[in-house]
Amino acid sequence: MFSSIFQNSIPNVVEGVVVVEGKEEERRVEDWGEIEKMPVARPESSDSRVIAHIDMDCFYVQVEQRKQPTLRGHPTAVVQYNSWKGGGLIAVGYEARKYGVKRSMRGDEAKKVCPDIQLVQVPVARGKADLTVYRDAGSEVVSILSRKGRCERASIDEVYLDLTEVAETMLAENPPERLETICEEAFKSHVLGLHLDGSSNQDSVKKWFYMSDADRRDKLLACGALIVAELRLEVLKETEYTCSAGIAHNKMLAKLASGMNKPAQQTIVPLSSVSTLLESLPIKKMKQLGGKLGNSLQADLCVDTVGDLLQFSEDKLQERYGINTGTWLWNIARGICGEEVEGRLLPKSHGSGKTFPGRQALKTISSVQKWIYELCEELSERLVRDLEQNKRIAHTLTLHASAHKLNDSESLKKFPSKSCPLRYGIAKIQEDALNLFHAGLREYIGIHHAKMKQHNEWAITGLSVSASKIVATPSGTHSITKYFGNKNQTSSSALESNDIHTQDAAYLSSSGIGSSVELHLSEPQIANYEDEASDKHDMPCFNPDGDETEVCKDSVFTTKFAEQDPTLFGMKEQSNGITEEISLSCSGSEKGLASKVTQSKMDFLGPVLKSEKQKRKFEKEKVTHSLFHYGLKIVICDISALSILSGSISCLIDIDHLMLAKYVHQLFCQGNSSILKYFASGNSCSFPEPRHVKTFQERGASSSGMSVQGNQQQPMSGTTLSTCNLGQDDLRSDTWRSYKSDEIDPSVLKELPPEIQAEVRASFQPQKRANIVKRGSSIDHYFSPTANS
DNA sequence: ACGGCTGATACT
DNA sequence: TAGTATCAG
Repeated sequence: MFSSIFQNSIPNVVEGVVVVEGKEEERRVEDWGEIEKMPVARPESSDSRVIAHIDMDCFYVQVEQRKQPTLRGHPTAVVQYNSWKGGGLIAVGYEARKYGVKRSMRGDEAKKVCPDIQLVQVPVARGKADLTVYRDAGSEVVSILSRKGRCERASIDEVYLDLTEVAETMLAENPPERLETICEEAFKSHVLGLHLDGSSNQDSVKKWFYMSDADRRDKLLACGALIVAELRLEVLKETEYTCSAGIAHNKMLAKLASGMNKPAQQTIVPLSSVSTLLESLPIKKMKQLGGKLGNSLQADLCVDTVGDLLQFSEDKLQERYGINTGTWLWNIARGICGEEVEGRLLPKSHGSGKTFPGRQALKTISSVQKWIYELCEELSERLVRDLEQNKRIAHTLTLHASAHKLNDSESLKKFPSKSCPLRYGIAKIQEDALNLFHAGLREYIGIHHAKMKQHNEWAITGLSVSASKIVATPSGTHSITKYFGNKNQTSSSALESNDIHTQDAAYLSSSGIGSSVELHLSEPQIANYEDEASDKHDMPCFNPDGDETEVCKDSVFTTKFAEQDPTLFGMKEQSNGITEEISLSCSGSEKGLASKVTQSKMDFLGPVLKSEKQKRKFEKEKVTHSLFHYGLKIVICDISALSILSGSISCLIDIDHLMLAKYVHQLFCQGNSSILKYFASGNSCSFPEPRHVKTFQERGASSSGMSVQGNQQQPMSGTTLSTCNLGQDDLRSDTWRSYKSDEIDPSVLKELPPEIQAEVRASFQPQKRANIVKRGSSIDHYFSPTANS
């Protein structure tokens, strides 16, 4: 048996990993082609990390018990009120578990098993469960746990921590004696594989902690455990919540361990315990193997425990489950998991949904509309909160529905999901979501029987709206501009710093309005994409296929999304505090001008647009969008794109508009909330024709760095993409000289949309503005880079 | 077709 | 890409 190999000498050890030559498995198994989403293997970053997984104990119950302390100590469960059999349990306290109460029992059943049980309802808002209180409670916890190490919010009540560095530091500085209580808590840890030779459990643990001749990796884990114990105590003290934790060398093992001793305990997984732990572990207990993949392993390969997996060679597993999943499985069997702790404290999407099971299924458009509106209201509320609290903006709205066919046709066709650019404001979200539903419905009924439409032979059994592609907007000290200006800057942005790169990429290439072409000029990410060498992404901002999506083919959507309907600038939105669109743009309505610019831009982009296809796509864009239709995105993300164009194609943009754009950008970067809200929309409006066209140089805007070739930054891959870095380079050297507020022609201000106009004007007397982040106390401050000038 | 609701991720 | 699926709790 393989276990004997483990016990003694270890052939090959890589980060908690024992590499063993597996036996070839001869049995034939059917092909594997069903599962779409499969786990993927990642390379290991460090050879002995310290990873913790922290899991709140029956979280919703704890939240309710804190709200209502008389519940403490009593058997308690949280139910989602359904008025059907007492509602469904979604969390069960430990006292109640003793009576055999289980999740996903009905309230009535629970009462039967445990008559004393206290059933607490999930809050209801707009006719549906509202999890806000739990989300907020989760955030409280995250804010504490993120004090140490890199922190990833894995779900509403789970967190991963990468404590490698902290633990190493502690080890190096020889564990300064911590508070007694912490040590005590730490000594309550469970250490897997620890022999209790005679002495009591806690004594053994203590001994293990103090073992001086231990493996360095064990010592690191011990440090990690101390830190986690401390954190858990802090969480308890500050939130009254208890949690359990696992401490191990990777995510998988940490997660496994955190569930082993609950509640309010922690479990350590020393390297030496791994093989024994996994050997007998039922395969379905492993994360990712609880579903179809796990079933297949059992049914097709007779693998019941993780240990059973060891006998299969990597090739064999790859052959059956594909390259990625194959090696992932092979690694898992050996306790290897290279997955990184992400460093993300906020969710990547928000959603609001409801099911309408059985009889409740929605059969009329008006009932569907009603519910979509309710869901959108909640979603919008959460988006606004996210914007205000975290300065993040979501860019995609998606509607999911599930439907039931009443009449005939076994065909259980899926109701298609649809998405579109997200515009802020309740009414807009509602309108767009409803349109998405109609688009989906047409497709749904259209394909099978056109007749169904008349007879309304569908019923909606589930609806949900969600917002995704959420990107952090720049904050005062850490603007995107600065980020581009100095990529090595250690990121200090409040929450999302390490994501900003990729998120910007997504943001910039989001299918908004406005030309995306300019953005390439300053997008360093392009080189990254290039490195990744994904054919499909060789030009992220262009859809290489050049075809419109289904939605866009629909005339309704084309008009709705391709251009802003000025009448939508309505009162409703304003009363909501969310106004739409601004984009500083210079609208080149003159065709001649536009085409001249286009030509120059083509020259400019020549090396960038690699394929003919892309060039055609570019031409197409040129026709559909007026060339100088700059979306707000540019203003937000990269004013330098404008500067480059104007530098190389002088005479296109007058300097006053440029300065104004830059100024607004600065306000944005400062976190001015009114400006932020404008930016929350992909719509656009235009400046009128430039009044007086001047060349850029004329006003001495740039003495250097405007040249097309001046790229001193080494590109990721020194290929045709080097020009892409131009904008960045330009920006880094801060081509913009510093402007004084009085240099901005006040008359240009009038061309801004009224709302933002007021805001910008007001900011000219910043001392009177409470709305602006303190640092930028004067406009001069914005425009004088600390570096030079 | 009652385990509801929410979120992440991989693949195409 | 947008859309589909799977998984988890």
